[in-house]
Amino acid sequence: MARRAERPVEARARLSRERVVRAAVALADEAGIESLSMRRLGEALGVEAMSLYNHVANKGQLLDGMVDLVFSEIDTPADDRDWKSAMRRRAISARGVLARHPWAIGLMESRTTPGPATLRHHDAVIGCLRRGGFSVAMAAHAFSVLDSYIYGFALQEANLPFDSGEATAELAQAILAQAADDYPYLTELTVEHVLQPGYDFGHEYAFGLELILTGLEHARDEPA
Amino acid sequence: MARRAERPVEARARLSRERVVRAAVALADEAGIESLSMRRLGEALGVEAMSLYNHVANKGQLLDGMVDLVFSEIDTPADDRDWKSAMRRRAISARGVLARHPWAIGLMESRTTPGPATLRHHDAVIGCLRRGGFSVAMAAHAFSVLDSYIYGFALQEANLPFDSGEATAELAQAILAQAADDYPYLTELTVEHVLQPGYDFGHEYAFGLELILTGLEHARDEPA
DNA sequence: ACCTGAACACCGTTCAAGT
DNA sequence: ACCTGAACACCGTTCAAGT
Repeated sequence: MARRAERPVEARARLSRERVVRAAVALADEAGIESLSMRRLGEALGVEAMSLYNHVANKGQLLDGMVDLVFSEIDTPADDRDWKSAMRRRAISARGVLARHPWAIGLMESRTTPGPATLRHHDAVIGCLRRGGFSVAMAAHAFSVLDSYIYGFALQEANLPFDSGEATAELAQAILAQAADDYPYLTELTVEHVLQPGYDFGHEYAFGLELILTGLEHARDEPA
Repeated sequence: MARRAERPVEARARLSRERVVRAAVALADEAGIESLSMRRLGEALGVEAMSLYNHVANKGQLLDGMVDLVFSEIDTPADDRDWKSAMRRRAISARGVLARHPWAIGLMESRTTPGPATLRHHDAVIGCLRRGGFSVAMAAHAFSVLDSYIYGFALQEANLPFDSGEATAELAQAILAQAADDYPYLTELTVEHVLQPGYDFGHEYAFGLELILTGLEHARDEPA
Protein backbone atom coordinates (compact mmCIF):
# COMPACT_ATOMS: atom_id res chain seq x y z
CA MET A 1 0.00 0.00 0.00
CA ALA A 2 2.57 2.54 1.10
CA ARG A 3 4.88 1.30 -1.62
CA ARG A 4 2.28 1.70 -4.31
CA ALA A 5 1.57 5.28 -3.30
CA GLU A 6 5.17 6.24 -3.98
CA ARG A 7 4.94 5.34 -7.68
CA PRO A 8 3.34 7.44 -10.41
CA VAL A 9 -0.33 6.93 -11.11
CA GLU A 10 0.26 5.25 -14.44
CA ALA A 11 2.27 2.45 -12.87
CA ARG A 12 -0.70 0.87 -11.12
CA ALA A 13 -1.90 -1.02 -14.17
CA ARG A 14 0.17 -3.79 -15.73
CA LEU A 15 2.49 -2.83 -18.54
CA SER A 16 1.52 -3.91 -22.03
CA ARG A 17 2.47 -3.05 -25.59
CA GLU A 18 -0.65 -0.94 -25.95
CA ARG A 19 -0.03 1.01 -22.73
CA VAL A 20 3.56 1.65 -23.78
CA VAL A 21 2.51 2.96 -27.21
CA ARG A 22 -0.28 5.10 -25.75
CA ALA A 23 2.07 6.63 -23.20
CA ALA A 24 4.59 7.34 -25.97
CA VAL A 25 1.92 9.17 -28.00
CA ALA A 26 0.92 11.20 -24.93
CA LEU A 27 4.54 12.10 -24.22
CA ALA A 28 5.19 13.14 -27.83
CA ASP A 29 2.02 15.26 -27.82
CA GLU A 30 3.04 17.05 -24.63
CA ALA A 31 6.78 17.41 -24.94
CA GLY A 32 7.49 16.90 -28.64
CA ILE A 33 8.88 13.87 -30.45
CA GLU A 34 12.47 14.96 -29.77
CA SER A 35 11.80 14.52 -26.05
CA LEU A 36 10.65 10.95 -26.46
CA SER A 37 13.39 8.71 -25.14
CA MET A 38 13.08 5.21 -23.76
CA ARG A 39 14.30 6.49 -20.39
CA ARG A 40 11.75 9.32 -20.23
CA LEU A 41 8.98 7.03 -21.40
CA GLY A 42 9.89 4.53 -18.70
CA GLU A 43 9.77 7.32 -16.14
CA ALA A 44 6.31 8.38 -17.31
CA LEU A 45 5.16 4.79 -16.84
CA GLY A 46 6.83 4.41 -13.44
CA VAL A 47 9.26 1.80 -14.71
CA GLU A 48 12.89 1.53 -15.78
CA ALA A 49 13.61 2.09 -19.48
CA MET A 50 14.76 -1.51 -19.85
CA SER A 51 11.35 -2.87 -18.94
CA LEU A 52 9.91 -1.39 -22.13
CA TYR A 53 11.88 -3.92 -24.15
CA ASN A 54 9.61 -6.64 -22.83
CA HIS A 55 6.81 -5.10 -24.89
CA VAL A 56 8.45 -3.52 -27.94
CA ALA A 57 11.48 -4.94 -29.73
CA ASN A 58 13.13 -1.55 -30.12
CA LYS A 59 12.41 2.14 -30.53
CA GLY A 60 11.67 1.78 -34.24
CA GLN A 61 8.85 -0.64 -33.51
CA LEU A 62 7.54 1.77 -30.90
CA LEU A 63 7.45 4.56 -33.49
CA ASP A 64 5.64 2.24 -35.94
CA GLY A 65 3.05 1.56 -33.27
CA MET A 66 2.60 5.27 -32.56
CA VAL A 67 1.96 6.08 -36.22
CA ASP A 68 -0.54 3.24 -36.46
CA LEU A 69 -2.34 4.43 -33.33
CA VAL A 70 -2.67 7.89 -34.84
CA PHE A 71 -4.12 6.35 -38.00
CA SER A 72 -6.70 4.49 -35.95
CA GLU A 73 -8.08 7.83 -34.76
CA ILE A 74 -9.04 8.92 -38.29
CA ASP A 75 -12.68 8.37 -39.24
CA THR A 76 -13.04 5.35 -41.46
CA PRO A 77 -15.37 5.87 -44.43
CA ALA A 78 -18.72 4.23 -43.70
CA ASP A 79 -20.66 2.03 -46.11
CA ASP A 80 -23.81 4.05 -46.24
CA ARG A 81 -22.52 7.37 -47.50
CA ASP A 82 -21.85 8.47 -51.04
CA TRP A 83 -18.14 8.50 -51.83
CA LYS A 84 -17.86 12.27 -52.00
CA SER A 85 -19.33 12.90 -48.54
CA ALA A 86 -17.32 10.01 -47.13
CA MET A 87 -14.04 11.31 -48.59
CA ARG A 88 -14.77 14.83 -47.38
CA ARG A 89 -15.53 13.54 -43.92
CA ARG A 90 -12.40 11.46 -43.58
CA ALA A 91 -10.23 14.27 -44.98
CA ILE A 92 -11.56 16.67 -42.35
CA SER A 93 -11.11 14.04 -39.66
CA ALA A 94 -7.54 13.36 -40.78
CA ARG A 95 -6.62 17.03 -40.57
CA GLY A 96 -7.85 17.21 -36.99
CA VAL A 97 -6.00 14.07 -35.96
CA LEU A 98 -2.72 15.14 -37.58
CA ALA A 99 -3.00 18.59 -36.00
CA ARG A 100 -3.35 16.92 -32.59
CA HIS A 101 -0.28 14.76 -33.25
CA PRO A 102 1.93 16.94 -35.47
CA TRP A 103 5.00 14.72 -34.95
CA ALA A 104 3.21 11.86 -36.75
CA ILE A 105 3.53 13.47 -40.16
CA GLY A 106 7.28 13.87 -39.78
CA LEU A 107 7.56 10.26 -38.64
CA MET A 108 5.77 8.86 -41.67
CA GLU A 109 8.78 9.46 -43.89
CA SER A 110 10.97 7.05 -41.96
CA ARG A 111 8.32 4.44 -41.04
CA THR A 112 7.79 2.23 -44.07
CA THR A 113 6.02 -0.67 -42.35
CA PRO A 114 2.30 0.16 -42.19
CA GLY A 115 0.40 -1.24 -39.20
CA PRO A 116 -3.03 -2.90 -39.15
CA ALA A 117 -4.99 0.29 -38.47
CA THR A 118 -3.27 1.96 -41.40
CA LEU A 119 -4.03 -0.95 -43.73
CA ARG A 120 -7.64 -1.11 -42.51
CA HIS A 121 -8.07 2.60 -43.18
CA HIS A 122 -6.61 2.35 -46.67
CA ASP A 123 -8.80 -0.64 -47.44
CA ALA A 124 -11.93 1.23 -46.36
CA VAL A 125 -11.03 4.24 -48.49
CA ILE A 126 -10.45 2.17 -51.62
CA GLY A 127 -13.61 0.16 -50.94
CA CYS A 128 -15.66 3.34 -50.65
CA LEU A 129 -14.36 4.58 -54.00
CA ARG A 130 -14.90 1.23 -55.75
CA ARG A 131 -18.50 1.02 -54.53
CA GLY A 132 -18.89 4.65 -55.59
CA GLY A 133 -18.26 3.68 -59.19
CA PHE A 134 -14.51 4.22 -59.55
CA SER A 135 -12.54 1.76 -61.68
CA VAL A 136 -9.54 0.12 -60.04
CA ALA A 137 -7.12 2.45 -61.80
CA MET A 138 -9.24 5.52 -61.09
CA ALA A 139 -9.57 4.52 -57.43
CA ALA A 140 -5.77 4.37 -57.27
CA HIS A 141 -5.55 7.85 -58.80
CA ALA A 142 -8.14 9.23 -56.40
CA PHE A 143 -6.48 7.60 -53.40
CA SER A 144 -3.11 9.05 -54.37
CA VAL A 145 -4.27 12.62 -54.94
CA LEU A 146 -6.47 12.76 -51.84
CA ASP A 147 -3.86 11.33 -49.49
CA SER A 148 -1.13 13.53 -50.93
CA TYR A 149 -3.30 16.57 -50.30
CA ILE A 150 -4.24 15.52 -46.77
CA TYR A 151 -0.69 14.75 -45.64
CA GLY A 152 0.83 17.68 -47.46
CA PHE A 153 -1.59 20.12 -45.90
CA ALA A 154 -0.92 18.67 -42.46
CA LEU A 155 2.81 19.01 -43.10
CA GLN A 156 2.45 22.66 -44.07
CA GLU A 157 0.28 23.31 -41.04
CA ALA A 158 2.85 21.71 -38.70
CA ASN A 159 5.45 23.81 -40.48
CA LEU A 160 3.89 27.22 -39.90
CA PRO A 161 6.12 29.68 -38.01
CA PHE A 162 3.09 30.95 -36.10
CA ASP A 163 0.71 28.66 -34.25
CA SER A 164 -1.79 27.18 -36.63
CA GLY A 165 -4.77 29.48 -36.14
CA GLU A 166 -4.31 33.22 -36.06
CA ALA A 167 -1.01 34.66 -37.21
CA THR A 168 0.95 36.44 -34.50
CA ALA A 169 1.09 39.83 -36.13
CA GLU A 170 4.26 41.03 -34.41
CA LEU A 171 6.30 38.11 -35.67
CA ALA A 172 5.03 38.40 -39.23
CA GLN A 173 5.64 42.15 -39.22
CA ALA A 174 9.15 41.69 -37.91
CA ILE A 175 9.99 39.24 -40.66
CA LEU A 176 8.44 41.42 -43.30
CA ALA A 177 10.10 44.65 -42.17
CA GLN A 178 13.52 43.34 -43.15
CA ALA A 179 12.35 41.41 -46.17
CA ALA A 180 9.74 43.52 -47.95
CA ASP A 181 12.16 44.47 -50.70
CA ASP A 182 13.51 40.97 -51.27
CA TYR A 183 10.15 39.20 -51.31
CA PRO A 184 7.57 41.63 -52.71
CA TYR A 185 4.88 39.08 -53.60
CA LEU A 186 5.24 37.24 -50.30
CA THR A 187 4.92 40.59 -48.56
CA GLU A 188 1.80 41.50 -50.54
CA LEU A 189 0.16 38.17 -49.75
CA THR A 190 1.06 38.41 -46.08
CA VAL A 191 -0.10 41.98 -45.59
CA GLU A 192 -3.26 41.85 -47.70
CA HIS A 193 -4.32 38.30 -46.84
CA VAL A 194 -2.59 36.51 -43.97
CA LEU A 195 -2.55 39.46 -41.57
CA GLN A 196 -6.20 40.37 -42.21
CA PRO A 197 -8.39 39.86 -39.12
CA GLY A 198 -10.06 36.47 -39.03
CA TYR A 199 -7.51 34.82 -41.32
CA ASP A 200 -6.88 31.17 -40.51
CA PHE A 201 -4.62 28.99 -42.63
CA GLY A 202 -7.00 26.12 -41.89
CA HIS A 203 -9.63 27.81 -44.07
CA GLU A 204 -7.48 27.05 -47.10
CA TYR A 205 -8.13 23.37 -46.54
CA ALA A 206 -11.72 23.39 -47.77
CA PHE A 207 -10.82 25.15 -51.03
CA GLY A 208 -8.32 22.52 -52.13
CA LEU A 209 -10.46 19.67 -50.87
CA GLU A 210 -13.51 20.74 -52.88
CA LEU A 211 -11.33 21.41 -55.93
CA ILE A 212 -10.00 17.86 -55.79
CA LEU A 213 -13.36 16.24 -55.06
CA THR A 214 -14.98 18.06 -57.99
CA GLY A 215 -12.10 17.07 -60.26
CA LEU A 216 -12.44 13.44 -59.18
CA GLU A 217 -16.17 13.50 -59.86
CA HIS A 218 -15.52 14.58 -63.44
CA ALA A 219 -12.70 12.05 -63.88
CA ARG A 220 -14.92 9.24 -62.61
CA ASP A 221 -17.67 10.07 -65.09
CA GLU A 222 -15.41 10.75 -68.07
CA PRO A 223 -12.29 8.61 -67.73
CA ALA A 224 -9.41 9.83 -69.87
CA MET B 1 52.88 18.06 -47.53
CA ALA B 2 53.10 14.72 -45.79
CA ARG B 3 50.73 15.95 -43.15
CA ARG B 4 48.13 17.06 -45.64
CA ALA B 5 48.16 13.69 -47.37
CA GLU B 6 47.07 11.97 -44.15
CA ARG B 7 43.78 13.85 -43.96
CA PRO B 8 40.62 13.10 -45.95
CA VAL B 9 40.22 14.80 -49.30
CA GLU B 10 37.49 17.13 -48.11
CA ALA B 11 39.71 18.67 -45.47
CA ARG B 12 41.95 20.46 -47.93
CA ALA B 13 39.61 23.37 -48.43
CA ARG B 14 38.82 25.76 -45.63
CA LEU B 15 35.76 25.02 -43.53
CA SER B 16 32.75 27.29 -43.98
CA ARG B 17 29.07 27.24 -43.17
CA GLU B 18 28.26 26.31 -46.74
CA ARG B 19 30.73 23.44 -46.85
CA VAL B 20 29.40 22.12 -43.55
CA VAL B 21 25.80 22.22 -44.78
CA ARG B 22 26.67 20.64 -48.14
CA ALA B 23 28.57 17.83 -46.44
CA ALA B 24 25.62 17.24 -44.11
CA VAL B 25 23.25 16.92 -47.09
CA ALA B 26 25.64 14.47 -48.78
CA LEU B 27 25.92 12.41 -45.60
CA ALA B 28 22.15 12.31 -45.12
CA ASP B 29 21.66 11.29 -48.76
CA GLU B 30 24.15 8.44 -48.45
CA ALA B 31 23.60 7.12 -44.96
CA GLY B 32 20.19 8.44 -43.94
CA ILE B 33 19.29 11.32 -41.68
CA GLU B 34 19.48 9.13 -38.58
CA SER B 35 23.19 8.63 -39.27
CA LEU B 36 23.88 12.35 -39.32
CA SER B 37 25.68 13.24 -36.12
CA MET B 38 28.02 16.11 -35.46
CA ARG B 39 30.83 13.63 -34.82
CA ARG B 40 30.27 11.74 -38.08
CA LEU B 41 29.93 14.97 -40.03
CA GLY B 42 33.19 16.21 -38.57
CA GLU B 43 34.86 12.96 -39.59
CA ALA B 44 33.56 13.33 -43.17
CA LEU B 45 35.10 16.80 -43.25
CA GLY B 46 38.39 15.70 -41.68
CA VAL B 47 37.82 17.74 -38.57
CA GLU B 48 36.73 17.26 -34.97
CA ALA B 49 33.00 17.60 -34.28
CA MET B 50 33.62 20.64 -32.12
CA SER B 51 35.04 22.63 -35.03
CA LEU B 52 31.62 22.61 -36.68
CA TYR B 53 30.34 24.92 -33.97
CA ASN B 54 32.47 27.68 -35.42
CA HIS B 55 30.17 27.67 -38.45
CA VAL B 56 26.73 26.61 -37.19
CA ALA B 57 25.31 27.54 -33.81
CA ASN B 58 23.89 24.08 -33.18
CA LYS B 59 22.47 21.06 -34.92
CA GLY B 60 19.05 22.66 -35.35
CA GLN B 61 20.56 25.47 -37.37
CA LEU B 62 22.41 22.90 -39.44
CA LEU B 63 19.11 21.13 -40.22
CA ASP B 64 17.52 24.46 -41.16
CA GLY B 65 20.40 25.07 -43.57
CA MET B 66 20.01 21.60 -45.09
CA VAL B 67 16.30 22.11 -45.77
CA ASP B 68 16.99 25.49 -47.33
CA LEU B 69 19.72 24.02 -49.54
CA VAL B 70 17.26 21.39 -50.79
CA PHE B 71 14.74 24.13 -51.58
CA SER B 72 17.34 25.99 -53.60
CA GLU B 73 17.56 22.99 -55.94
CA ILE B 74 13.91 23.29 -56.99
CA ASP B 75 13.31 25.11 -60.28
CA THR B 76 12.07 28.64 -59.64
CA PRO B 77 9.17 29.70 -61.87
CA ALA B 78 10.49 31.94 -64.63
CA ASP B 79 8.92 35.21 -65.71
CA ASP B 80 8.32 34.35 -69.32
CA ARG B 81 6.08 31.30 -68.99
CA ASP B 82 2.36 31.13 -68.49
CA TRP B 83 1.45 30.25 -64.92
CA LYS B 84 0.17 26.78 -65.73
CA SER B 85 3.35 25.62 -67.46
CA ALA B 86 5.46 27.26 -64.80
CA MET B 87 3.56 25.54 -61.96
CA ARG B 88 3.71 22.20 -63.75
CA ARG B 89 7.43 22.59 -64.26
CA ARG B 90 8.25 23.48 -60.68
CA ALA B 91 6.01 20.69 -59.35
CA ILE B 92 7.87 18.12 -61.44
CA SER B 93 11.19 19.62 -60.39
CA ALA B 94 10.19 19.53 -56.72
CA ARG B 95 9.27 15.86 -56.90
CA GLY B 96 12.70 15.01 -58.31
CA VAL B 97 14.52 17.04 -55.69
CA LEU B 98 12.55 15.59 -52.78
CA ALA B 99 13.07 12.07 -54.13
CA ARG B 100 16.83 12.71 -54.15
CA HIS B 101 16.71 13.98 -50.55
CA PRO B 102 13.86 12.00 -48.97
CA TRP B 103 14.88 12.97 -45.42
CA ALA B 104 14.06 16.62 -46.20
CA ILE B 105 10.32 16.04 -46.23
CA GLY B 106 10.42 14.47 -42.76
CA LEU B 107 12.54 17.35 -41.50
CA MET B 108 10.14 20.03 -42.64
CA GLU B 109 7.73 19.25 -39.84
CA SER B 110 10.20 20.26 -37.15
CA ARG B 111 11.92 23.14 -38.98
CA THR B 112 9.69 26.20 -38.70
CA THR B 113 12.25 28.84 -39.63
CA PRO B 114 12.30 29.14 -43.43
CA GLY B 115 15.63 30.09 -44.99
CA PRO B 116 16.30 32.61 -47.79
CA ALA B 117 16.10 30.06 -50.64
CA THR B 118 12.73 28.88 -49.32
CA LEU B 119 11.40 32.43 -49.10
CA ARG B 120 12.75 33.27 -52.55
CA HIS B 121 11.05 30.21 -54.01
CA HIS B 122 7.72 31.02 -52.35
CA ASP B 123 7.94 34.60 -53.55
CA ALA B 124 8.57 33.48 -57.14
CA VAL B 125 5.60 31.10 -57.04
CA ILE B 126 3.19 33.72 -55.73
CA GLY B 127 4.55 36.27 -58.20
CA CYS B 128 3.99 33.89 -61.10
CA LEU B 129 0.37 33.34 -60.05
CA ARG B 130 -0.29 37.07 -59.54
CA ARG B 131 1.07 37.93 -62.97
CA GLY B 132 -1.00 35.05 -64.33
CA GLY B 133 -4.19 36.79 -63.25
CA PHE B 134 -4.84 35.31 -59.81
CA SER B 135 -6.22 37.61 -57.11
CA VAL B 136 -4.30 37.76 -53.84
CA ALA B 137 -6.77 35.43 -52.13
CA MET B 138 -6.89 33.05 -55.09
CA ALA B 139 -3.08 33.00 -55.29
CA ALA B 140 -3.04 31.99 -51.61
CA HIS B 141 -5.51 29.18 -52.33
CA ALA B 142 -3.51 27.98 -55.33
CA PHE B 143 -0.25 28.12 -53.42
CA SER B 144 -1.71 26.10 -50.58
CA VAL B 145 -3.26 23.34 -52.68
CA LEU B 146 -0.25 22.96 -54.99
CA ASP B 147 2.31 22.83 -52.19
CA SER B 148 0.19 20.45 -50.15
CA TYR B 149 -0.01 18.13 -53.13
CA ILE B 150 3.71 18.34 -53.90
CA TYR B 151 4.87 17.68 -50.34
CA GLY B 152 2.22 15.08 -49.64
CA PHE B 153 3.09 13.12 -52.74
CA ALA B 154 6.78 13.24 -51.85
CA LEU B 155 5.92 12.06 -48.34
CA GLN B 156 3.96 9.10 -49.70
CA GLU B 157 6.74 8.27 -52.11
CA ALA B 158 9.34 8.29 -49.32
CA ASN B 159 6.93 6.14 -47.34
CA LEU B 160 6.56 3.32 -49.86
CA PRO B 161 7.57 -0.12 -48.53
CA PHE B 162 9.16 -0.96 -51.89
CA ASP B 163 11.68 1.31 -53.60
CA SER B 164 9.90 4.06 -55.46
CA GLY B 165 9.82 2.67 -58.99
CA GLU B 166 8.80 -0.90 -59.61
CA ALA B 167 7.16 -2.85 -56.83
CA THR B 168 9.15 -5.82 -55.60
CA ALA B 169 6.61 -8.47 -56.39
CA GLU B 170 7.78 -11.00 -53.79
CA LEU B 171 7.34 -8.57 -50.92
CA ALA B 172 3.90 -7.44 -52.04
CA GLN B 173 2.80 -11.03 -52.58
CA ALA B 174 4.04 -12.04 -49.14
CA ILE B 175 2.10 -9.23 -47.50
CA LEU B 176 -1.01 -10.00 -49.47
CA ALA B 177 -0.95 -13.75 -48.88
CA GLN B 178 -1.60 -13.24 -45.18
CA ALA B 179 -3.89 -10.26 -45.59
CA ALA B 180 -6.11 -10.93 -48.60
CA ASP B 181 -9.12 -11.69 -46.41
CA ASP B 182 -8.67 -8.73 -44.09
CA TYR B 183 -8.07 -6.11 -46.78
CA PRO B 184 -10.03 -7.18 -49.88
CA TYR B 185 -10.03 -3.82 -51.67
CA LEU B 186 -6.37 -3.20 -50.97
CA THR B 187 -5.67 -6.67 -52.34
CA GLU B 188 -7.69 -6.02 -55.48
CA LEU B 189 -5.92 -2.73 -56.12
CA THR B 190 -2.50 -4.27 -55.51
CA VAL B 191 -3.03 -7.33 -57.70
CA GLU B 192 -4.89 -5.67 -60.56
CA HIS B 193 -3.00 -2.38 -60.59
CA VAL B 194 0.20 -2.09 -58.55
CA LEU B 195 1.64 -5.48 -59.49
CA GLN B 196 0.91 -5.07 -63.21
CA PRO B 197 4.10 -4.85 -65.29
CA GLY B 198 5.22 -1.30 -65.90
CA TYR B 199 3.43 0.13 -62.89
CA ASP B 200 5.23 3.04 -61.27
CA PHE B 201 3.76 4.99 -58.37
CA GLY B 202 5.39 8.06 -59.86
CA HIS B 203 2.92 7.92 -62.75
CA GLU B 204 0.15 8.85 -60.32
CA TYR B 205 1.80 12.24 -59.90
CA ALA B 206 0.75 13.61 -63.29
CA PHE B 207 -2.91 12.69 -62.78
CA GLY B 208 -3.30 14.68 -59.56
CA LEU B 209 -1.20 17.54 -60.84
CA GLU B 210 -3.30 18.04 -63.99
CA LEU B 211 -6.49 17.67 -61.95
CA ILE B 212 -5.38 20.48 -59.64
CA LEU B 213 -4.08 22.73 -62.43
CA THR B 214 -7.34 22.37 -64.35
CA GLY B 215 -9.33 23.11 -61.20
CA LEU B 216 -7.24 26.21 -60.54
CA GLU B 217 -7.75 27.44 -64.09
CA HIS B 218 -11.53 27.31 -63.59
CA ALA B 219 -11.31 28.91 -60.14
CA ARG B 220 -9.19 31.75 -61.51
CA ASP B 221 -11.69 32.51 -64.27
CA GLU B 222 -14.83 32.11 -62.16
CA PRO B 223 -14.01 33.09 -58.56
CA ALA B 224 -16.55 31.74 -56.08
C1' DA C 1 7.27 -13.99 -17.17
C1' DC C 2 8.57 -9.62 -16.14
C1' DC C 3 11.65 -6.15 -14.21
C1' DT C 4 16.30 -4.09 -13.08
C1' DG C 5 21.41 -2.37 -12.47
C1' DA C 6 25.44 -2.00 -14.59
C1' DA C 7 27.71 -1.47 -18.69
C1' DC C 8 28.79 -0.25 -23.71
C1' DA C 9 29.04 2.59 -27.51
C1' DC C 10 27.18 6.28 -28.82
C1' DC C 11 24.89 11.44 -28.81
C1' DG C 12 24.90 17.26 -28.61
C1' DT C 13 27.18 20.75 -26.47
C1' DT C 14 30.42 23.60 -23.07
C1' DC C 15 34.64 25.40 -22.09
C1' DA C 16 39.30 26.19 -21.29
C1' DA C 17 43.34 25.62 -23.77
C1' DG C 18 46.06 25.64 -27.71
C1' DT C 19 47.80 27.70 -32.58
C1' DA D 1 40.13 33.48 -35.87
C1' DC D 2 39.79 28.81 -35.91
C1' DC D 3 40.51 24.19 -34.03
C1' DT D 4 40.80 20.66 -30.20
C1' DG D 5 40.70 17.45 -25.84
C1' DA D 6 38.38 16.57 -21.98
C1' DA D 7 34.21 16.59 -19.79
C1' DC D 8 29.00 16.58 -18.86
C1' DA D 9 24.55 15.01 -19.29
C1' DC D 10 22.30 12.54 -22.06
C1' DC D 11 20.94 8.49 -25.73
C1' DG D 12 19.45 3.11 -27.38
C1' DT D 13 20.40 -1.32 -26.29
C1' DT D 14 22.72 -5.83 -24.17
C1' DC D 15 22.97 -8.95 -20.69
C1' DA D 16 23.33 -11.26 -16.49
C1' DA D 17 20.94 -11.19 -12.36
C1' DG D 18 17.08 -10.87 -9.59
C1' DT D 19 11.75 -11.90 -8.31
